[in-house]
Amino acid sequence: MSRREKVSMSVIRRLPRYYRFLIHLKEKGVTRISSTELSTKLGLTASQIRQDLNCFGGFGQQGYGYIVSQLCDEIGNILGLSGKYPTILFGAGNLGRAIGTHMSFESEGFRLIGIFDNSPERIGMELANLKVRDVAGLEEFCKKEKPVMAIFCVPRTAAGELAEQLYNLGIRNFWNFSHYDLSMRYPDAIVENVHLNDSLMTLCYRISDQSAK
Amino acid sequence: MSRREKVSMSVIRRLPRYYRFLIHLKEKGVTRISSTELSTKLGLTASQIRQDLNCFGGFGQQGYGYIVSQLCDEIGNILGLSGKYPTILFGAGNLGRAIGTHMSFESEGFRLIGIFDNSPERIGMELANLKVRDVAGLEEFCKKEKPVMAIFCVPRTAAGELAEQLYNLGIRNFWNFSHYDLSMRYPDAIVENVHLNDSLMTLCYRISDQSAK
DNA sequence: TAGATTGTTAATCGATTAACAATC
DNA sequence: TAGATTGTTAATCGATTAACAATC
Repeated sequence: MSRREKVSMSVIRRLPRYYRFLIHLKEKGVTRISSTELSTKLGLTASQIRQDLNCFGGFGQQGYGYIVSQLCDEIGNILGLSGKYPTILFGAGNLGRAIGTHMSFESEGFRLIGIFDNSPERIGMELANLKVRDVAGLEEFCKKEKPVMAIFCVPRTAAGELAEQLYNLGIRNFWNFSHYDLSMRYPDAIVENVHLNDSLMTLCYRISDQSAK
Repeated sequence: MSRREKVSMSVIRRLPRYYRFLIHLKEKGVTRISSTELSTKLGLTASQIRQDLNCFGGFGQQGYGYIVSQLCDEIGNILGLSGKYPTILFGAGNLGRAIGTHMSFESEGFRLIGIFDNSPERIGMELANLKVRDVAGLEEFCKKEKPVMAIFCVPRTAAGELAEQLYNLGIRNFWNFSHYDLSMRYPDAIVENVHLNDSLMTLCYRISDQSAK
């Protein structure tokens, strides 16, 4: 993958969608696709798709289109899905358990190597082929295993202290389900927020707004 | 709340963030705040905050700023959080259980009235003060209880058939955790997608991109 | 009144769409 | 070659930021 200008988040957020759809096409045995076909299937413009892809290189052939399997691999590489970044998860409550088990970490560029909680009834629990550990042993664990990404499935109140500890241990990448504002506090960290409550409120707005018509 | 022009999604997606922060301020006993203060706390520009709020009305006072509790209430109303829309959840797997229990539906404009699954070992399970029902009884349930929103915590493969059934039963609002593309199939539906895998891939890209420097 | 801060208009910036020359 | 479709430049559209008059 060649050196590139900074690509905008709007583009980056569309890449997984392209990737998923191309996997789907590959499974169906489709070998070739044009930007126009892609655009109607995904509800975008052909122009946008070509612009997006050309942020990373010219993957198509004029007059022919794109080779599905090739484009799929290219996007997989761009996304860095072969990274297998060692990752630790915090919080073995309902959400933590869902994230720990539900996600197939092996296929998304991450590898779950540890789960932590601070509640006695959760420590020792089996989850996603791992034993839930006591947060007390975090520092030792990190020095040994060198995780690079942390998932926050803890309440907001617990997140602040935890974040500081992890930041001091050198972790800079976070998948954050808590409402603690990591990126405000640590501007050099890479933070991907999933705020389920916000998502739900947004939906609530749209429903209310619709029915007000 | 007065009649308004169509507000862009960019604005709408910031509203929950404002709302959460104002709740926080209210709890701390702060009574008054200016757009400038808000902007530094939230990492936005003061201009943007004023523009956003003025999509819905002039909630401030020149020379003074905004009254925290009043603005908080206004945004709560705009979001429609008092709606209490009756909602049904599909899928009592890990994610479904997390969503069903973890979210405090009562406070976000929705009210969970039913949980459905099709697997015998889940049907009858207790979850979020509800018994998991057999999908077979869905039609009857809907005709009686008139849910308006459906949450999809089912695999992609199950989503298509389910969506069609629900659409035919008149449901037009979806909180979709599956990778089935609801909005492509039903353009008049209001769909809020939460694609956890996409979120994770986006994070993967950013980490790879960062370390490539 | 003087100072502060909003509401709102104008300027800028960035993202999307359109157009078309290059080329397979 | 003729037809198709890309890669890329130019035009448009929308969102963010800046500026400032209104006014508390």
